[in-house]
Amino acid sequence: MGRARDGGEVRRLYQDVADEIRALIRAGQFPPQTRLPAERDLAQQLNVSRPSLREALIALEIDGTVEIRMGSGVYVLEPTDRGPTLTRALGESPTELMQARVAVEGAVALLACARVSPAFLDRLGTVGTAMLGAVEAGVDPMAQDRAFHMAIAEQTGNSVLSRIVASLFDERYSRISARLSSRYEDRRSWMAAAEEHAAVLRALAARDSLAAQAAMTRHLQLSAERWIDP
Amino acid sequence: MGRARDGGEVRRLYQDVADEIRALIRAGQFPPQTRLPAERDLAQQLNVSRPSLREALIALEIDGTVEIRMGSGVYVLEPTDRGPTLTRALGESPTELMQARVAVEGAVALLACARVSPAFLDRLGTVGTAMLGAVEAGVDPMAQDRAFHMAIAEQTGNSVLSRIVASLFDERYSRISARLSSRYEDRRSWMAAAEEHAAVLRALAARDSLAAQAAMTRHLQLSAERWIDP
DNA sequence: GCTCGCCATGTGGTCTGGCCAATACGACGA
DNA sequence: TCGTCGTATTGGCCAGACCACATGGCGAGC
Repeated sequence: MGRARDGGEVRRLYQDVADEIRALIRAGQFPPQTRLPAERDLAQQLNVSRPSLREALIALEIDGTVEIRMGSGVYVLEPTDRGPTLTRALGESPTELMQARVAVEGAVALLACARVSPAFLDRLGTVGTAMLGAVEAGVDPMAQDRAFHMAIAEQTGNSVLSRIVASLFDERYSRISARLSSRYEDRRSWMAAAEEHAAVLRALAARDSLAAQAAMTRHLQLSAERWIDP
Repeated sequence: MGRARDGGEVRRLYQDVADEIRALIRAGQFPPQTRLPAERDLAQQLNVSRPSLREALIALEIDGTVEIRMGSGVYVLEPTDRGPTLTRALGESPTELMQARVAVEGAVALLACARVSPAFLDRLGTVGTAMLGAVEAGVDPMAQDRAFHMAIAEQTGNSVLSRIVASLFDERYSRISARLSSRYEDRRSWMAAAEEHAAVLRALAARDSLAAQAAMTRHLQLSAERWIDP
């Protein structure tokens, strides 16, 4: 079949199809929670073969737009499903990594809250200031970002959790930085991250463990959207 | 064709293939910058069809592991370390290990609950029965215990979390088993563990994510007391 | 001898059509 | 009324084929 591939586009078909489906979802044609047409029907509707449609669905599955349930159907997920109930999503590495961080560091924030001390809050505040300074100076604030997360992990007093948090952080950075390091004007992204850090700090200072967990998961979910999605 | 799907995995084939290729790359079989075999050859080598191999390559392309050049080939990206496999560290006490498991697997149970399927519940039930059988037969039920926790971790669809759960479990067992495996009155302990597993299963079957999390954390806390404290 | 353009070959891109396995749901019987 | 079983529907996977694009070698032309 093939679709109207005008001029010199080199994009692959599955990318076009994935974009098309995203557009349909955004346009409200397939609201969240609903099931979209069967693969065979949807492929016909979009004028592509089922394999190409499947490749597009896998891409959508990886970025969390859609959930595929074997034998049941393909379901639209909430774009930014929020709440203490962590979002479900599957897929491969970057998304999985960030989802794992959401799960682990949420619990870590909960534990750390029980051991908050003035010195600890002080340290977090210092790290936050340093991070803002780095952003202002146009320097990569990754080191301060890492220090923030590690400080909280270490405050749990559990070296196993510290190790996991460190490992997940480093893994993410090593995988994503190569792709995105060229676009260094992400100043706004870093500012947003710093503000979310501040929210975590406020919750910890208030000794509100649930709020701390929520703030941390929110921060990491937003981070995932910033770094992975667009 | 199909591949040797051992214990009854429910993950999709493309995910397994993608992991396999990642492993080959990590193992140095396909160094960065090099081209990996043609799709047709690689599919044959991995014992899958070309469409499935293509789905895996798309996943790898999305997460930045690989670059696909039309008409040329598939190339390995990213010379830097891929996935520092959170291996052990020293100075970690068994108590810390179990606390980390409480935090991580509690969150994992929460996530898994959103993806409960009849087949999954069935599998968990089978594992539970096998565990009871092993206890009755006087055999070490560790394998069934591990299978139970891994099944839940894998149900999240997140291979990063699966990896963490697996490594924490193995680490615990390797440290503790030597000391305690001799004592044979552990039968009561294992029976208690099996009952706690059943409680987790019930919560999952009821799709009650908070109850599942609570049951899992309770199980691991009681496990810690059984194996470490007394 | 050097350069340029053509084309054979290999590679990914896509399609058709099929069968299998898991799920969902309604009809049926206890 | 409730559980059980069959069947329609759905996704999962495969085999083979053809097309479009990149590449590199080879020969014609300079």
